[in-house]
Amino acid sequence: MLQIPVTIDRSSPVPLYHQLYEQLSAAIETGRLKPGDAFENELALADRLQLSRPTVRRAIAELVSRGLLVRRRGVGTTVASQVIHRRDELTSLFDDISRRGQKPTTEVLDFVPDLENPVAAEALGLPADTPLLFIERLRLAGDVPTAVMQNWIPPRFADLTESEVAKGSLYAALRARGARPAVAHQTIGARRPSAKERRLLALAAGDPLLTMSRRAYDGDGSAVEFGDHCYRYDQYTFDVTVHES
Amino acid sequence: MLQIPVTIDRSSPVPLYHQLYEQLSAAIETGRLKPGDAFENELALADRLQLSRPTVRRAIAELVSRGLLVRRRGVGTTVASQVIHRRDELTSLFDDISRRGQKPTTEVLDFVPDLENPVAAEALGLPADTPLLFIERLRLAGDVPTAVMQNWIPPRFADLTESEVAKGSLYAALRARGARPAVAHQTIGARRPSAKERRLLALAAGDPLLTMSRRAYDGDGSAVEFGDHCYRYDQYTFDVTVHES
DNA sequence: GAGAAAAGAATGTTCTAACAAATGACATTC
DNA sequence: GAATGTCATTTGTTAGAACATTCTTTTCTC
Repeated sequence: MLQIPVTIDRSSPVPLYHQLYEQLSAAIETGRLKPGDAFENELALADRLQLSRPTVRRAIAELVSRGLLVRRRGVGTTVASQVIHRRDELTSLFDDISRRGQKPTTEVLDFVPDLENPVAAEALGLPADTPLLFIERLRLAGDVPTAVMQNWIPPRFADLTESEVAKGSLYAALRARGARPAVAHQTIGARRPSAKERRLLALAAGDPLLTMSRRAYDGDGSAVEFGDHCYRYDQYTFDVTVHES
Repeated sequence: MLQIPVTIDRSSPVPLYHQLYEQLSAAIETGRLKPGDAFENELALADRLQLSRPTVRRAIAELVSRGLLVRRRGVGTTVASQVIHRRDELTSLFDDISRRGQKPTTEVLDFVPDLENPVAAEALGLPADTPLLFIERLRLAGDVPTAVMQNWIPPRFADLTESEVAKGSLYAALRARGARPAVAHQTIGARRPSAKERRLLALAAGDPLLTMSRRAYDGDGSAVEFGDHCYRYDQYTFDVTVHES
């Protein structure tokens, strides 16, 4: 039974259970604790760190809900298999390309303030005649065209500039304006490309298109963005991790 | 301030916090409580139902984590915007078709016990030479061919029968054998169909294919299934809800 | 020796009890 | 009238305790 060293700072404004969670989480993700290892039990941990059982329990519960630990009543707690770890995140194509070590470039094809689009407005939970900021961009990874992205942005971000959008991630710009995207509903599908899309993405005849439409919202439910994206099928796939329970 | 009627059965084996969660959850999802409505506060709820505050708190915490409620310190708890609700679930195509009100039919194209497939075995975390059960099926929604599904199943489910697989959901059969799929990693993409796929799915020339490969695992990390599925692009899309935080 | 019963260990549920921190409303002061 | 301060309300954090449930291990009995 490996005892992970943990230091608790009671004068910190960070809740004790969160301090504990972070240090245990790090111990697992750095491999200090390996999948299958038995985990120190609640009582022992509470006693060793001079914390109450509910506090320790809460930290462990967080680790379990994140998929890092598995609890079995009567048996004990063990570090979950590697394949369980990992979780969905709200990422953008910009981040995805960067992470692959390629250099993302953006070409702004269209930038229209105050465009009405009933479908997009409704998806964002706004009145159908709300004027939205419309952006259409072509994304390249290095020299390879990867995606055509159309986005509709609600009025509260209307001060976005074209150069800002050309420079980097749309989400970075929205976050800089106080948006805190918390939930996104994505619909992923495939279809035949239009002539324009075929040209922009340099598709051969018969090549399919991978599509994703996304509605993103803040924690309080206010709309952040509606997007309609098309990807080259040989340049992009979606990884989704689904949890039961 | 609307008081939701709740009945708590203390003799039930169902935990009190879960009884409470279910009834409150139902009140929100049936629209009895509407988005933006103020929610009865913890103390009042605890007092009214003769429950302790931690118990009430746990039920509310569950509702918050499911996105049905929003809590703000010093202010109170309110019912979250509609768009936040819903969460990822581990579903199968069989369930999806049923839910749309269509009748799913299955045609077993291939059923091979003890087939070696290093790629599938490795994805399942098994030795490359592990003999796997291979199943290939054509799924129809009513009369319309919808998907071609290839699945590789680990040896512990080797007693699956062809008729069982033909009858219903593969997941139902696996669950009946004690599998409790908890996590699945899915990769969604698009590609051009092969000649065989074009024929099976009655695709026109140039029609694209929506693809999904999935690795599913039990709560303890043991492999449940590796699948490689192809869908008619006009019959199916993937809905994914992504959460930040 | 095999099976049943008991003991032990671990997590699961529930309660009572304080105190802390954030917020909004109201009152006070300048 | 505007800024400031106070207070009640509400959620957030932490503690300590008791008992229930489940699974493993050991012991006892036949």
